[in-house]
Amino acid sequence: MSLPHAILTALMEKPSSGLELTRRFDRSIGYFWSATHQQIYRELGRLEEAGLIRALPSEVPVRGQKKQYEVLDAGSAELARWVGESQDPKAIRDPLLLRIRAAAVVGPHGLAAELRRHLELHRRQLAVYEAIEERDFPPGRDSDEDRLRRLVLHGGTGLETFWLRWLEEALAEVEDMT
Amino acid sequence: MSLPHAILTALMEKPSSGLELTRRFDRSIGYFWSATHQQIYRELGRLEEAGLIRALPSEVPVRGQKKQYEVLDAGSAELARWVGESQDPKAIRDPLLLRIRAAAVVGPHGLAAELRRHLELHRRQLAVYEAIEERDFPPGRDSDEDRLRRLVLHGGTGLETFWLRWLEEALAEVEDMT
DNA sequence: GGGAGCATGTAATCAGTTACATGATTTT
DNA sequence: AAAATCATGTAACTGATTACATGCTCCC
Repeated sequence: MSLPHAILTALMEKPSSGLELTRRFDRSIGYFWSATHQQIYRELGRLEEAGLIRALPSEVPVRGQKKQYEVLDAGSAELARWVGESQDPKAIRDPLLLRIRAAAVVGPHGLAAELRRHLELHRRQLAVYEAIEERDFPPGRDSDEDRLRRLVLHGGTGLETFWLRWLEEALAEVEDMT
Repeated sequence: MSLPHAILTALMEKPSSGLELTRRFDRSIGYFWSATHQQIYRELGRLEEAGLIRALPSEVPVRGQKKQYEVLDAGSAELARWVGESQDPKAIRDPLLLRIRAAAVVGPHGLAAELRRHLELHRRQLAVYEAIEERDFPPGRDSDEDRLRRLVLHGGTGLETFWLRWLEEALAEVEDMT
């Protein structure tokens, strides 16, 4: 149940409408927890129902009109509770690793090209994270909030870096076979 | 659509019944693509329906009786096709990273303990992978199949190692705040 | 023959995805 | 006023998870 908490976090950072949230997910929180606008609208409805957020009353809540949401105290409390909750890490679930394993039984035909493609995609994603780091976290004194956000970003760069190294190794192995 | 291919791979490695597959998923393929027995039975039904696998006719197919499945040529061909298919890597989707981000807005209360717990879990998982490596891939001349399977395992150890390092960094940051 | 556990399966629910619908606003 | 696009939403479907049901085998 991470999506509601992702939305609460985004709304605490800045009250927003559904579409604004969708945009922000696309370029920020979504790097670690993606969501489509349909998911977001549905979840906003549930969160409002549950009394964790409310629509700002300023605007008329008609279809096609912007509706701004803000987090209520109950929502903020729920988020704080969730931060310290005990949740086991999810097991790895990666189709590419699975495909390598399949390649071990049916042969690695077509795999090298796919590995090269992934390599390029991960290079790009790493560049995206590094650009954000440079833009949002210039060297200097950080607040606690900034240190935590930088830590998240550093998780992203670390993961991409890992995949780059592993893909290079994998490509070398596969090219050596064919 | 990875589960059917995970099952095809497992069945090509060794024809099995539903429960045997479940067991093997728990200690081998499942490290990279987990599945419950309900998923597996349902998928076996679909794969048989689609003509990619068949139940070995030796046993009577009654409820409560073992039913062994084997992969047909169509299944093997489908698996080979899938290996070279173009599939974008999934975006990162990690609740822990999300929680750190939430901690930046509501405070890191309870987070340090959770990070320590995750550290311990990842240490254990890494130990599991290393034990498998030692048992199944002793140093020496490897066949192509072994090299590919070792590569998959190396993905697992690499990921766990990454998380260990990142968690240590995260813990140092969080402990420095409280 | 009664209970433990093995083996296969059904049903309900839920999160996520894809396709589509509709009202409002802006642009030409 | 027509077209584009912004903004919110509904509906249908798929994959994964949880809970439960049922038949078989083995062992005391």
